[in-house]
Order: sequence, then structure tokens, then C-alpha cells
Amino acid sequence: MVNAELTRAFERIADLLEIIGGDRFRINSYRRVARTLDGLAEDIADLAARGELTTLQGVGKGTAERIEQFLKTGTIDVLTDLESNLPPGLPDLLSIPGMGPKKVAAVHRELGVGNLDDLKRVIASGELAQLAGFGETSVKKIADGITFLETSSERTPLGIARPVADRLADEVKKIKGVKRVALAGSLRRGAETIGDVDILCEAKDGPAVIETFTQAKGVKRVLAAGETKGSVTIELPDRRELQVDLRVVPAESFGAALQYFTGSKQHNVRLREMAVRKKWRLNEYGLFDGDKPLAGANEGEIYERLGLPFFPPEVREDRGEFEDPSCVESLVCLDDIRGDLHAHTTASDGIATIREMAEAAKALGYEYLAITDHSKSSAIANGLSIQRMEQHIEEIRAAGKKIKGFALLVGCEVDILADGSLDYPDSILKECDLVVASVHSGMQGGKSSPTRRTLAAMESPYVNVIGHPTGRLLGQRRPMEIDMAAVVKAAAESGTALEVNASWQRLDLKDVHIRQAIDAGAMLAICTDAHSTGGLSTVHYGVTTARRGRAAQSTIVNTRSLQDLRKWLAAKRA
DNA sequence: GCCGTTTTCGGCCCGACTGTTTTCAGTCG
Repeated sequence: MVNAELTRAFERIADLLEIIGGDRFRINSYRRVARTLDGLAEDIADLAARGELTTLQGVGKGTAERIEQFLKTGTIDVLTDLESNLPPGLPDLLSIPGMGPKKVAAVHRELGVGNLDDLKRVIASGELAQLAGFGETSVKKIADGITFLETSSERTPLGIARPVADRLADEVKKIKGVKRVALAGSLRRGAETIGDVDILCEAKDGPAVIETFTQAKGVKRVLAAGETKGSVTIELPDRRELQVDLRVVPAESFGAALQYFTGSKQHNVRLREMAVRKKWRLNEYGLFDGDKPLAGANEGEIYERLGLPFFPPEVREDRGEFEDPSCVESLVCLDDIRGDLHAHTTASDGIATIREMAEAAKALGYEYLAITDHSKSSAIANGLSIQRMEQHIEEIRAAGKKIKGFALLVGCEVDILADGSLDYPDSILKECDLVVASVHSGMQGGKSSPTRRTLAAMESPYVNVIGHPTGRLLGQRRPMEIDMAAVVKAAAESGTALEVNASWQRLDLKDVHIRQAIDAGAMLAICTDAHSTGGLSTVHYGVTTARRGRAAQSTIVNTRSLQDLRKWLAAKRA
């Protein structure tokens, strides 16, 4: 899909314009377009073909023309012109902490720096420290920034950042004078990856709290330590560093600060624009009419005074929540989940028995659990031969009878083979209560292949759920090139649910695809793909991701009662 | 470059921290 390339092109235009000192509002509008494209699930070429480009947020006549030009020629004149005047490696320098557009422009203009290697050279030679506006301290900061960039590389997955954040929040809670602590930022919004951790606390003596915080266990470096804000890095197990910011606020501003630091930035911009229209002012201290505070202590009051519903953190992305505020009314929540439809046991590659998994699911308050071990072709995962599967089915049924007040569903995770056929014959599949079908091999094929295979699998009357539809592993494996528009349409038409795989390494489908599926009328299943009893309780990552896609409870099949779930399963076979 | 429940022109979100700028610009979130 060309969306990603186009996103990068617009970001690059904005970067280059910033370096040459272009109009900041024009720069902002390019960034806004990049962001819109980044969050767009549909292929931009399809929108262009329908002449609907200007229906997108922030896309006007000029941008529409540039998109059209890119689709036609693969280039944008504005970008080509900018690039012809500046070294290609220059925009990369913007990602170095401490290097903004003005400093990048200065090193290029004064020292002829055109890329990262040039910059390292002028740091080493001492030339940079001689430059006006660059003292010893700022050069040190830039050098540290380069080190940080080279050691931190990517954003941190939610599942890695969350435990670190929880531990630090606990430490802050213990600092003398701290009344309340809350996590904010992308972590609170449940984003799949985290740039840095934002922690907020209520206390009177800011400097003392910040001072103690910078000495917390695991702190590698202190980046800033002011009156109300401290910033440090924490070393992760893989030696990479994660930035953690702490802000100290008074009680009367706690809600406003929580709202402000939860973001997203774009969501907050929309809120402040609404405040301005009412002749008010919104900042991290509160909502004000002149000097008169209207709200601040409580986060909900801010939304209320602005005439909005309370937006849960997960939807605060400016991806449609303002246009459809009623989406918050029926948003799926953790308590809605009545069972898990994708779980493994020792029969294939899990580490717990059928019985142990069932007991664990029951302990979570579930009504049902589907046991879905791997099929024969997944040899690495100890997939079950037909004969073993027949025996396994008997074992699941027998185990189910021994557990009272709980339903154990017979299932399997059947491989979708290269030609789109399934790895078990119908004679096996029809013995199952529920079938998850997944692609596990040949993921690097062209665009048509995984799409064709997935569509073929959905045609089977026995396939109820498509497992981890894009096959991505965060930071490890790119998603398959799949035509999501075709998949969600076929899912809706065939009565097949698409999985929201809750494993934090997967989160597949992801938020924007979840929204796309719902818009197409498809059903979803939030499943853990658990390989252990503990794995079952990671379902919250899936629920969070579904909420980010603004999924209503009614769109998730495993929020249904056992009876209603069975009806849904039966409907496809009929 | 976009956009309109005061506007088709004139706006476009807000504040903390840092360093070297002796009064504030640059960067960041």
C-alpha cells in the first residue's frame, strides 16, 4: 500500500521546510496530512480514484493535487525542489534529542554538515562547540542524544514498557509528600508501542520529589530536573534505554494535567481549539475563563464543560471520536468478555494441560474456553496429526464433563496452507465446536497470496475465526501484505470473525484495522492465543486495542453468552 | 496549506526546561 510511502513523503516535506525556516502553519498542515495518512486503513489510491481525497482531515485542494501527483509519478514537486537544495541526510539529524530545525540549519550552514557522520566529526574536532549558540554543555547534550538514539532505536512495545512504568509509579508513590500517582501518555492510551513513559503525581514540594525521583532504582541518566518536571532514562533488560518523565502538580490541577499529559497531542489540540471558540483557555493547569478556573481538579469536568462525553484514554487520537462522540457509550470493556476462543495446551506447544487451562479460564469468571491446538503442518509447534487430533477431541470432551458451570469448547487452530486449503479435512473440522484458521507459513509472498488464502479459508462453513490476520510480530516481523478491505468485506459477508489477538507481541488486528472491520460490518473476537494459564489474563491488551478501534461490545463475539455464541457458530454452518 | 455555529481572510494550542541569549530563543512534549 502506498499510504506509508506518502506519509513519509509529507513528513519529509515538513522536516525540510522546518530546516529552511518555512511558515510554521504550513509545516503543521503537512504534518497533519502525514498523520491522517498514517492512521488511514483504506488504500489512499482507492480514495483518490473515487475523488474523495478532500474528505480527509486536513486535506485541501493543494494536498489532494500533491497526492494525485505522487500516485501518478511517485514524486511530489514540492519535495523534489526541497531535496535538490539540501543534503539527503540532513532531516535525519532532527531525530537527535537536542537537535531542532534551527540547530540543524546552523550546522549545515556554518559547518557544511550534511549527515550524522559529519555531525560526529565536528563534535570530535571541537568545531561544533565554537559555533554561536553551541556551548560545551549543548554539544555534550547532542553527543548524548546521538548515543541515546543509537541505543534506543525503536519505540518500546506496550508489554515491555507497562511493567517498567508500574514499578516506577510504585517508587514515586513512596516518595515523601506524594499524594497520588497516575500513568499518562501513550501508555495510558494503550498504544501498541510507547515512545516514553509519562508519570504524573500530586505533591506540594515539586523540587524535592523530582530530586528523589532522579535517584530511583534503575535510572541510567538524568536528562532534566526542574521545579515540576524531571526526565530520566531507564535501562531495559536488552540494554536499550527508555525515557521516563515525571511531572509534579498540585491537587487543583491534577485532572487537567492528567488530561493534558495523556494526549494524544492531536486530541488535545482539538480540545484547546474548542476552548478557544468559547473564549476560554485550556492548559495543563485547568480550563479558564480569563482568570476564573472552570475545571481542573477532575479530568471528567474538562470534557463536561466543553460539552463532550468523557472520552476514555484509548479513543483520544483524533481519529473520529470528535465526529462520533456517541462511540463511547457502548465501548467494549474487560468485564464484557465471557470467554476465550483461542488457547493452546500441552497437546501442541502450550505448557498447561486442558484441565489447567479450563480451571484458569473459569477463575477469570469466564463462561467458556475453546481449546485450539495447532494442526499437523505446524510441525515446529508440535501440531496434531489427524489421529492425535481425533484423540484430543475426545480428551477435551471428557475434561469438559468434569468441570461444572463452565463450557469447554472443542476447537483447533488450523493452518491455512499455501494454496488456501485447510490443514484438516472437513471430517475433523465438523467435529469441532469452533475453528480458528491462521496463516503460519509462506508469509512473505506477494500481495495476492495471503489475501487469496485468507478469503479461501473464510469460505469454509467450519471456519469461525481468522487468527492474527496480518501475522505481524511487533518489532520483529512485518505484517503480511494483505488486502484488508477485501478481507473485512469477506468476513462480514461470510459470518467469520476476525481475531484481535491480545498478545502484546501481536496486537493483530491493530486499532485502525479494527475500525475498518467494524465499518465493513465484520465481527471480531478478542482472544489471547494463550500458551499458558497466565497467558489468558493478557486479554486486557486485546480489549484496550479494540477500544482504540472504538469497538462496541456488540461487535465482539466472545462477549456473548454461551447460548448466543453457539447460535452464531451454528449460523455459519447452516 | 487548511478552514469557517462570529470569518472565504486572517487566523491557526500552550507551557516547562535549558543554556548562554544579559532578556530569550530553541527544543520538547
